[in-house]
Amino acid sequence: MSRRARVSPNQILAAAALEFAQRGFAGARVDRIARRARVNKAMLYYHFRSKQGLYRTLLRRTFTLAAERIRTVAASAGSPADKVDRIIAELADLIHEHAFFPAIMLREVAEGGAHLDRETLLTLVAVPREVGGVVQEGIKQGLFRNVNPLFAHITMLAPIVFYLASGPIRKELGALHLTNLPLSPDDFIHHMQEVMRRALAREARPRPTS
Amino acid sequence: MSRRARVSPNQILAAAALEFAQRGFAGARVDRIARRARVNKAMLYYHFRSKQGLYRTLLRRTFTLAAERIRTVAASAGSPADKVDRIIAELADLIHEHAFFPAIMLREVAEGGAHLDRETLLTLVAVPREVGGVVQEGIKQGLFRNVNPLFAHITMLAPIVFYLASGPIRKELGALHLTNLPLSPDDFIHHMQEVMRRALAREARPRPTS
DNA sequence: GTCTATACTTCGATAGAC
DNA sequence: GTCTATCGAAGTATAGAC
Repeated sequence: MSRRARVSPNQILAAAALEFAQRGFAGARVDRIARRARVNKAMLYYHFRSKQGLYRTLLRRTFTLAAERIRTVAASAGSPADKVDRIIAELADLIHEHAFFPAIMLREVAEGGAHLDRETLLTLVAVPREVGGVVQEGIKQGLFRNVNPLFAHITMLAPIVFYLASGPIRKELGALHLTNLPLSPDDFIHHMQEVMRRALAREARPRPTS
Repeated sequence: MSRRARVSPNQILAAAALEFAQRGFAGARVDRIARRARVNKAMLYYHFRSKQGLYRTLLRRTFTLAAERIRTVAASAGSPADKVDRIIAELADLIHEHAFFPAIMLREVAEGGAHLDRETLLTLVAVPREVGGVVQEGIKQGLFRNVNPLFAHITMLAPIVFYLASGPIRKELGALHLTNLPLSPDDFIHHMQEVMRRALAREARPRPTS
């Protein structure tokens, strides 16, 4: 009765995420993706037209998911400061659920978006747009200082991506006794929440009354 | 009289920096590096043993240079807050002089240090060590809050690298009318100096006297 | 040290049977 | 939809003359 389950494109995408994150577009091997997904290579080409087609599909999904989750926070109730806090936590959750996120993002930035078509770029900009919206909301309400929204976005996103992507290299350094013990990702997230509270606050240091 | 100048390995390294930054280790083509350096491909293999040998030589040079420049600032006179300011400016200068820095760093983090041998890793950790030292100095003197030095280092380094590496992709987004005009790198550096002052300050927001 | 020509390998992609 | 076998391009590396 139970026939073998149909091969789902999702299996392939999951395997591709690992491979592309670990090796980048050029370093990724289609054979390895097929093997990890337990699919025949021809099957992979049947579902996605090419290596590039597979890559773009993966990135579109990834960015779309991230943008949706951030949008949900941005559109929710609460003060702008509160939303920034929750956006940071949401990013951490996203990365926790999809460990391949940070490496893919770092690579795409380094690559200058070489493999991205217009549609994929569109899904990509949705994230900074959402975050920027929250920052502007805070400025308008007089709660944040007049900071550039894109700057604020990069200030919060980059360290999180960087720290969580650098887990492997920190682990290797630890193994060679070149550095201290790694700290928990949670600690870093709390750190970034504190940093952003301070970075955005209207007045960080009350001016002396002279 | 004037015979053709001897091919210097430096020409090759400069070309390799561009190629590796743009395409990553796997995506880089030895032919292209040779052509950009105006050297024969065999010449390249004569000076460096292999593609990997060339890559490692480049990274060692890069990290060593960065660590030396940061060390100079860290060892200079001045308050810790002042040094943090100048380290940020120094990083910006380094990147301005060597545009390939950010992409290479992002890629190595994403790669998990896959192409790095022990010696190269040693030169790599020198940078966080120097920055961490300055932060600890500030904490000891009661000028900074008790922040984790590695966290502080990543908080300042990641956005700079990220912003300066994302120039091409922001430019592309601008061309597609998907985003606003790009801002000057200088503005971003000033932004990060302000952010780090706030992030490290002993007391950012005076507690209400209840 | 420098160059040309080429050996050898890997990999993306497809043809064609079922 | 699924699989096996294989083609053809691209790429690292080297042999060997100068």
